[in-house]
Amino acid sequence: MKNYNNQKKVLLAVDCIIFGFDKKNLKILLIKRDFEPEKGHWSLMGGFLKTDENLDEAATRVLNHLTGLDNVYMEQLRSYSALDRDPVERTVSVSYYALINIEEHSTLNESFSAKWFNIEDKPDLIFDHNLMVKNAMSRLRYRASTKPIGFELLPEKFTMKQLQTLYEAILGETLDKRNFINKINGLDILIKTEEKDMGSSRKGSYFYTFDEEKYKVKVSDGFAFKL
Amino acid sequence: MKNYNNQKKVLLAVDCIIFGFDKKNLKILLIKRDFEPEKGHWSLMGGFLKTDENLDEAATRVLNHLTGLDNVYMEQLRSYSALDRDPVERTVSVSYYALINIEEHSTLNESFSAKWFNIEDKPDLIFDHNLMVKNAMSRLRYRASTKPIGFELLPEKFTMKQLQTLYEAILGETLDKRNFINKINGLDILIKTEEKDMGSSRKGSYFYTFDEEKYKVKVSDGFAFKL
DNA sequence: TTTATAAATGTATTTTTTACACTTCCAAAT
DNA sequence: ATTTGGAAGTGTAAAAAATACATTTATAAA
Repeated sequence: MKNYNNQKKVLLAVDCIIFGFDKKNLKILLIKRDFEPEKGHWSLMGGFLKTDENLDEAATRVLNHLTGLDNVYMEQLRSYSALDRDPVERTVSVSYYALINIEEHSTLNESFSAKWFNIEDKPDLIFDHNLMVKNAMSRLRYRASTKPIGFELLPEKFTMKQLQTLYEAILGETLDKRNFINKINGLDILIKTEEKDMGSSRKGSYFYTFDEEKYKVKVSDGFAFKL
Repeated sequence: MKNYNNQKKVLLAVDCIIFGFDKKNLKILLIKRDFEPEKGHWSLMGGFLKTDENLDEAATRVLNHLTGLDNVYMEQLRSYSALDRDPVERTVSVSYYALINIEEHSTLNESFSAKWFNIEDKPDLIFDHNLMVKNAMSRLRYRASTKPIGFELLPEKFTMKQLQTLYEAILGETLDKRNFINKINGLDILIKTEEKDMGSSRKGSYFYTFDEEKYKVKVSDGFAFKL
């Protein structure tokens, strides 16, 4: 048998839930659809799978096309396959979420009319994209409490306050400052720099960086990140 | 626009990781492939997505075709899309896992030469099916400790010992009997029947059933299953 | 009636999580 | 030079959860 004859093929797309953090709020990057149907409505950035790429590559390409970024943390979520999910044509879509450091992308590709929204102020999205975002949030919450992915959303140097604010935004709950810092310090995977952020207070607060090497060594010794 | 022209379609398949439990071991149901390539090798049960069904329906159909079972617990896992994953033709596959009560399926569809394997004795599988099984195991472990899905693998009535053995098989670790029973009883979602299983000892051990109604009420009151 | 075997049961200890308040530092204002 | 305001930084006691652990009980078979 040279191929699977008589089997029907289907359009396969990827849709990206792009998360960012502006030191205050968890954000999501959306684009304004400029063609019918649903023209003018907000949507996730997406694209079709090409024959010479796998899904990870398609998601990476689509993300790069909008943001210009490479080497972004992405993770596949799941497939959406309701028969009528896309009114134009039967399309199965695989969702991915991306975590990007907002400061890093200089300019968004203008042609998509993209805009960052606070996750709480997200507009209603087309098709099943609202569901995709909801599911992505729940995966992000889980992942953030078992893997040190939060740092993907922060600049290289960050303060404890920023880190706590980020986790509060992801988990959707307020955390006790002392308990949070004690827990983080207990993990022993951050480096305290000499530098201070003088923007937030007279006293200033120390910048930290994530010690990825140390983390990897600890993991290989059986350490499991847990927040 | 009536459809997305110029976009290439792709074959989309589902593959099922079918778990069972025979009161002793966690098992997986595999089929023997009877056509080239890889003829004679073991494989997951799978099938192609049809144009008039979504992925859940495809997975349900495929499972039913092999086992004759309906109303089986299934959960979508993830997509596999490596360009050369299927040597016959480019195919993207979405994996699902199913939890079935082994006693329930009277007869397997003979035409697939299906066989139950202890999960530890699983043979090498075709394509990327080994990876699919590995990922399914890890999802099963997570799910089993946060949702009461273990009962899907057990008969209506089961003993505490059987339940513990099941969880040990899923989690891959031995558990302390008293702590296990205390924890389960603490959840307060089982009904202790009057009946005893006399097969395992002179004394006999009580049968329990899962109180799904009570569980649902508790969940709606904010209760979260956690083992 | 003795014996063998799995079933059933509770508590003390350790670990983890939570709750909670005062002092320090420094720029800006006086 | 001194005061002031505001966020940064820090530790401990109490509560809750997880763990370790050993004896008695019920029954069929010998």
